[in-house]
Amino acid sequence: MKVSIRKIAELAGVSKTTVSFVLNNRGDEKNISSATQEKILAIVKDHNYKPNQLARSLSLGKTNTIGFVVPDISDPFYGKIAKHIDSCAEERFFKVMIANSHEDKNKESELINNLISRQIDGIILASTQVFESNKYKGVPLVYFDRISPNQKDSFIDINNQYSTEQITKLLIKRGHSKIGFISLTSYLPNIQDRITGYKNALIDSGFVTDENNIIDIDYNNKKESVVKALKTLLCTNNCTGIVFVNNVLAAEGVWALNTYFSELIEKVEFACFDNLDLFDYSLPKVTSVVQPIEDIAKNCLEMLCDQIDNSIIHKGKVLKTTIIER
Amino acid sequence: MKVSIRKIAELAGVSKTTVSFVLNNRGDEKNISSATQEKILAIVKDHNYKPNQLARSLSLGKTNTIGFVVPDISDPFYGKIAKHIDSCAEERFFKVMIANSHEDKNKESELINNLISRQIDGIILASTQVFESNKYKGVPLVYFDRISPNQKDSFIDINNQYSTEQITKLLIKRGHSKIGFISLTSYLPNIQDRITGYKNALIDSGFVTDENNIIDIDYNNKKESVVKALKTLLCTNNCTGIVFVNNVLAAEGVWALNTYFSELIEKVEFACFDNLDLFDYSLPKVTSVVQPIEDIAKNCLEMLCDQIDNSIIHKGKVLKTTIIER
DNA sequence: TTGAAAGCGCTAACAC
DNA sequence: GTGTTAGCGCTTTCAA
Repeated sequence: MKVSIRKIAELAGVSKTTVSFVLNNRGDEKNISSATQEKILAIVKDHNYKPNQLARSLSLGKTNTIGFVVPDISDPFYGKIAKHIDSCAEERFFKVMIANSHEDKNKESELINNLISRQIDGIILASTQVFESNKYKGVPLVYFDRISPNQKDSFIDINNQYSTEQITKLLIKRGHSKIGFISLTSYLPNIQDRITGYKNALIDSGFVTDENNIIDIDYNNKKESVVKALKTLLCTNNCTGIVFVNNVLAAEGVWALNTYFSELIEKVEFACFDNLDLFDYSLPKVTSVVQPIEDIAKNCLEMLCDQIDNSIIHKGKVLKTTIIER
Repeated sequence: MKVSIRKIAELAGVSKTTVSFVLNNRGDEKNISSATQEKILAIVKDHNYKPNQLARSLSLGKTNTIGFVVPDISDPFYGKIAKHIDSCAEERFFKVMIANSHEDKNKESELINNLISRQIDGIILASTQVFESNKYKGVPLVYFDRISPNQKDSFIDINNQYSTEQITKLLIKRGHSKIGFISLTSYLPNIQDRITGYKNALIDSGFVTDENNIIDIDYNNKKESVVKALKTLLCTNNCTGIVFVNNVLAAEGVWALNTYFSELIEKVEFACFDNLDLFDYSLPKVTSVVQPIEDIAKNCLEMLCDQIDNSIIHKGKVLKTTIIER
């Protein structure tokens, strides 16, 4: 039923070769008469013929497709990165295949192997398994967001530690001397770096760090867990500034403060990693770190293309965040 | 460099056929000795051999891949649908290729043609061009979210009109007699249906509809535009209830009210289409319509698979929303 | 200017 | 039980 290049060739009374040349814009280069070219193109259009990319890729050994593997595509952060990767890829005539690991290490391997067996040209990966070295030797690969502490392969990172240090210092500058940190039970290096940044800010400013002021949240039970943490930090430990390890927890914090500790709203200030529009019109004030999403996407793709096209393997690059002070 | 099935066959001292059968779990069926099977599998593992899916698909005429085309993958709504589609697809051994049309009609066609030329087995589409009939005859296709009013192909929809009618009536029940509608300049049928729902609610309750109470927002200038609309509706037209055509505009409304009309917060109530977590802890109260995201995803995939596997083309299905009253 | 033919890696009907 | 071979649809070298 479906038309193939052979059929087009037959109809045009030429060989497959000729059709192939014309279709790949090499007609002139190959000195194919414009009459023949036009005839072929007309027939192609007439039959709405679309070359089979599978066959083409098989023959060329190139799919012009890259894989984009993330823990959760419904997370707006990854969604936005995906969107920009897609835009950048388009300019370079690449298609993007997005794969969702659902934060599952085994699923991630499976997905990557699948992408590889589909002959994708490269991979951009936010990995769930940051402590394993690259198991996929031979495939161009760029890591982002979840970077192993001693990453040996290409990556695009941001300075988690420094940024968190900055927002903590902003709270200090505003007069807060007791500052708590609401964190996650997580092995992820970016989370660990944020904790370090918080601590460094305190130490740098001549305060002592107190482990009682750092509370891990049970992510499966965020809401209650944040309320409890705030109660400890604000009521028992007398903190007036709170740094949250991410925006989701900070949003919970805003809710908890309004719901259970509204008498403290004027006294307390928040800071957190990653912004949310909601912070524009919420009390208490939430100062936040903004990741350069577009830049991250752009750099990932550039680095990957350098590997694919020129076999140049850059080491890694750390991008700058910005801070919205509120 | 890369190992192929031929190489495996050579190493095992058998033919490609035998290897192929073993790899596709048809070894027993084909009565291949377990000794041979084990030997082959060992070599495969040893060389970390992964069959080239391109060649496989070319040969089989099936890619086990479906395309998922949306206007904006960074929109959490589409992100969540994508995630669930992906989960459902996995159970059926399908991979999903996500494509972003960036709300561009031409780009959308291009993407779909590309997917087709990559021989994907079917497409799930939220289209930017709802008024054109299916141009992609022959390819299994299911529409969602953006449905043409006289859609002839498979689709999964929700009842935009009825849901909006319900939330409007909730505001009426709470004692609001003057209710405004903040909408979008959009040709999209789902938007038009929401407007109709709002009007029906008023008429049903014995009120007259007043076109002055329906204001279109300039989406490129949301913030200011919403402030202006609220000013007209609340201050000039004396509305106390406002229905927003979607959650993004409602969020802007919450911000605007808090920022410019805070004296009205106690008197005014909002309702909108699509929920946001923020509405849990914002004032004024925002009653919202929740789309059954998981169900939408599940139904899209089931319908598509029925087309792919059994050539059964269901017409369309309208799913039920729920309402969060606040 | 154009075409024949080999090859990309895999499947499967058919033969032995 | 296993192998031969044609074929999936395209690219590209080499020959004419």
